[in-house]
Amino acid sequence: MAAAPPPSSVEAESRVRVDLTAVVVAVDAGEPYFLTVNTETPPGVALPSGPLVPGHHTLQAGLREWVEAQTKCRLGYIEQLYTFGDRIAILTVDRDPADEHRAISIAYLALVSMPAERLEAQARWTSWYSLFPWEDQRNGEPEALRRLRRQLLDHSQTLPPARRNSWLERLELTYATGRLPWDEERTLERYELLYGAGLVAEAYTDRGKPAPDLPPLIHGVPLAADHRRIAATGISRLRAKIKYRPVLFELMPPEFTLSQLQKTAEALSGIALHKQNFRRLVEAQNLVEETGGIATDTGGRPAKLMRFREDVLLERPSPGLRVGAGRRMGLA
Amino acid sequence: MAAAPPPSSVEAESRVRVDLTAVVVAVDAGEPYFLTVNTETPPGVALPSGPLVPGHHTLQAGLREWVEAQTKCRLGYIEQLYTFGDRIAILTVDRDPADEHRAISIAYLALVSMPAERLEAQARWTSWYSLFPWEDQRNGEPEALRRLRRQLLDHSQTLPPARRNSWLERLELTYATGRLPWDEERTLERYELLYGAGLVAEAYTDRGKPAPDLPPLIHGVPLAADHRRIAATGISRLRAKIKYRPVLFELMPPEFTLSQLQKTAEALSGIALHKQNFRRLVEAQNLVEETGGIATDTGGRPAKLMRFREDVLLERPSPGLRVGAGRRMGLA
DNA sequence: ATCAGTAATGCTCAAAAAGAGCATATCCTG
DNA sequence: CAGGATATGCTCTTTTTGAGCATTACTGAT
Repeated sequence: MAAAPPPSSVEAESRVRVDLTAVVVAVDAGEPYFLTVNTETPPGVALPSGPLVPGHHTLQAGLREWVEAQTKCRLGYIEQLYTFGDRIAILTVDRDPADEHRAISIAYLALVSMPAERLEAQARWTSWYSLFPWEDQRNGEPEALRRLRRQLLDHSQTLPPARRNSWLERLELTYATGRLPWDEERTLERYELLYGAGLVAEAYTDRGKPAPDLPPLIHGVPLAADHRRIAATGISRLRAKIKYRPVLFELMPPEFTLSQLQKTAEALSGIALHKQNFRRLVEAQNLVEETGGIATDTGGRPAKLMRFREDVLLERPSPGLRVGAGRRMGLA
Repeated sequence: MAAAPPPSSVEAESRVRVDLTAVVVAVDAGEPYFLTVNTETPPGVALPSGPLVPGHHTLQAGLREWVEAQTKCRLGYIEQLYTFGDRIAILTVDRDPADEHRAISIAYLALVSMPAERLEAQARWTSWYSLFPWEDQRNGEPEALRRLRRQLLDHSQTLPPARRNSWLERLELTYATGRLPWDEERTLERYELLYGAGLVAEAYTDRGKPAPDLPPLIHGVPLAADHRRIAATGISRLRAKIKYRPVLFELMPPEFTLSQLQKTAEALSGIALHKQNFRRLVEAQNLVEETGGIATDTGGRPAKLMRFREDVLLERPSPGLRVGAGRRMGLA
């Protein structure tokens, strides 16, 4: 490349530490979980992660190794999520402003079928909604959400009038405070609003400040560093993805009933689905076939057991449970 | 973190070089362009890029600096595209297998309004479709696509029967060789199929081999390293994004006619749109308003001049030209 | 001045998809 | 056998999409 060096940085090129971080998701009995590990210093909970080392042939391979080493969980489906190089995209500055050796972390989303093998002692499954109580709308609006809305509105009062309006608009957009409907995919944006308003502990601890008294539900379980942000990114991505790619099946056991499939979809999206329409959708997509067996432990009429159809490629056209993406519009 | 080191890599953590690469897109007169720079060693064309250095406060800031230094083009809208750490996600191994100091590159997509200032001498605007002739379907199927399909089918004959079937299925999915319709968003997958079939020069030059004789149109303009793959990633992302976010406006001048807007949408998506439906869509979204002026140089009836509505947040609900994404399905 | 050419605009219609419910079928429990 | 709890099948209405036909308003050429 023959180009002038960037004006502000005369130093020679530098090398940085690269961390690989995994958002591993599984669903069990209608509840979504993240795979987490317990850390010692400081004591806490974190997503599985580790530095990229030369021994790793690819980034994904490195990720798999770290996760397996730390949790004994073997990953199936993996996709890249985002590369974090500065702490907050919206409000703040650098992840490590003073440090010459900054670190960037490349986050991945992985899906596994729950009944996996036994985990490493230090590994745990942590419920999504213990970290994000306001994101579970399956039984209507959770109490946590109402409280959050109030506090976010309060916060807007502390803003200079110039910024207040755009902030309120963001609030309406993400938290459905106005006429706009709740959009379950905006998990990350909602988290960032909380962070910006100083309503989550990380907003303080990230900078070494002590966190003030915050409602416990909003605190959630504290995750190391910016791992809650990364987890939120994973939720947003996954909620969007199930609408147009059949990734749901990565989370299911080999055989399942349509109700179980629906429960899984609801667990991830955090909202309740219309049963009959859900079935119509699944059948129309032709993604599953009957195994012949039936499940009699349903409590009611027995359900047919289904399996994912072999010949359906994961990258198929509109497979998923296109719960929002439709056909091709405008474009003729 | 208190975890065992990954089994295969005993070495201490290592630091790697991080490159920032920009896919800068602009549209002029209904043609989409990438911003490129001419390189000296070796002589060729590349996307603007440079290493991350400590002086950069954030990754995006670093990217902006490099692009401005190399091209004098100031970036507006930016979003992260993908982080490449191994050359080919599907088929191959590492980007730099032997080198202890591997490099990863973080690619960004940026949108600018074309009539920008004068560019740096070494900077150019390179047409999308000179790099990807088969991606332009605005006037029906380009000749290049037919040839490509033939060659891809030929290639399938060289595969062992075991892999042939899944390969043919991928072919049908991405190149619409069967009943499935052309999906303009699969640009990256199409490129990867070409790469895997050795139909693109990079598949050889990446490994230091001389490229065999390939049809010139498929070769396209050779871009440095894996920049054509990165560019393809940018096209895929942008083609998907315009369907649900109003990013199109980042590419438009302050005032424009609906026809110009449509031409821009068509340029990016590479397919022709139904004019009346396109208007209906834009109006339904309430994204634009009349400026009062009219354009009389249309050749026919003069067109009203429009502008993007100020109060529409970029992250608005379903703004874009949801040319395929619809309402919220299944999920009740 | 009129006619022809070329777009921009306005509307209509039919097909497909999405949202909601009603009605039935089956199995389990008491 | 009645009651409870689901699984399944179908219907009906409202929207959204896909395609065209018809009209309007300028420019240029006869």
